Amino acid sequence: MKKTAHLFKALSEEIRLRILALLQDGELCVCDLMAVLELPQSTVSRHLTYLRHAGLVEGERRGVWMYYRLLDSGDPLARDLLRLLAGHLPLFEIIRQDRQALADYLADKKHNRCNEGANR
Amino acid sequence: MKKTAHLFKALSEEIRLRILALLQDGELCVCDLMAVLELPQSTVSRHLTYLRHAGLVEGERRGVWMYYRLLDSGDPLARDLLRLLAGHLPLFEIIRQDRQALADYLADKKHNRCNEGANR
DNA sequence: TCTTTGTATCCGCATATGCGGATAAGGTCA
DNA sequence: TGACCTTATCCGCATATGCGGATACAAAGA
Repeated sequence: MKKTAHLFKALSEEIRLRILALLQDGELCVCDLMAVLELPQSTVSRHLTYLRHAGLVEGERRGVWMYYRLLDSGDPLARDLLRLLAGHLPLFEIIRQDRQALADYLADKKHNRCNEGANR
Repeated sequence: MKKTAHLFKALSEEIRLRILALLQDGELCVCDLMAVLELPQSTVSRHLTYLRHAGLVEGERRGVWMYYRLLDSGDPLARDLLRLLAGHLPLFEIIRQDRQALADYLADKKHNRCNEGANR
């Protein structure tokens, strides 16, 4: 029960909802999120840790990078919530803007310092 | 978007989840909830106000009493969340205990000081 | 009007959480 | 190993939220 309350608390911050929305398009590493959300690294990392503890995302280290993705194998409530958010979040203007910013960022190879496909 | 975050914050406290579960069986007044949850009046009232501001419940005054019920006509996300909770909350032991306590309380007419059917 | 009952709000205090710079830790490559 | 990059955690501070007794407000009846 406390776990459930904690799950909702994880969803009760706008930044975390924006992160979840960005991850709906696929996994991202911390520096991708830093670039798109224009937030300091410690802030992004902290929120990702929060989401991970709530069972909403999982992280995988690949080389120097930590890739985060939505965790569909969580408990049933978490899974239902992620499904619900997938339907509702895209209706918000700021979410659409974030997705556009992500698309622009990914399209510009100069920025891809932390994507395995670039400069290395 | 901030409204959405606020909605989740309203669901991020165990007591508020318990209140919502009790209201799934029908409307209740503040003193009913005080009795079942064994919490002081100011605490119950404060949480109900929180839930009302989040658009999850509505209150109606009938005489001296304020009856609260789930608000199904809220925004789509709130409605979906209430539906989700209706399926998940009954799985928790404490919710079942609360519902039993409510049933006991309602069955005992001596306690019905704040129900219109009793002593008046 | 006065009293009683039920509810909402106020108050001071305690705790939880967020922030972002600073620092530590993990990983890669030369 | 040492330099460098990415990420996690620490730190002090600010704000948000919860608590529950005390008080104010609202409604009904004498």
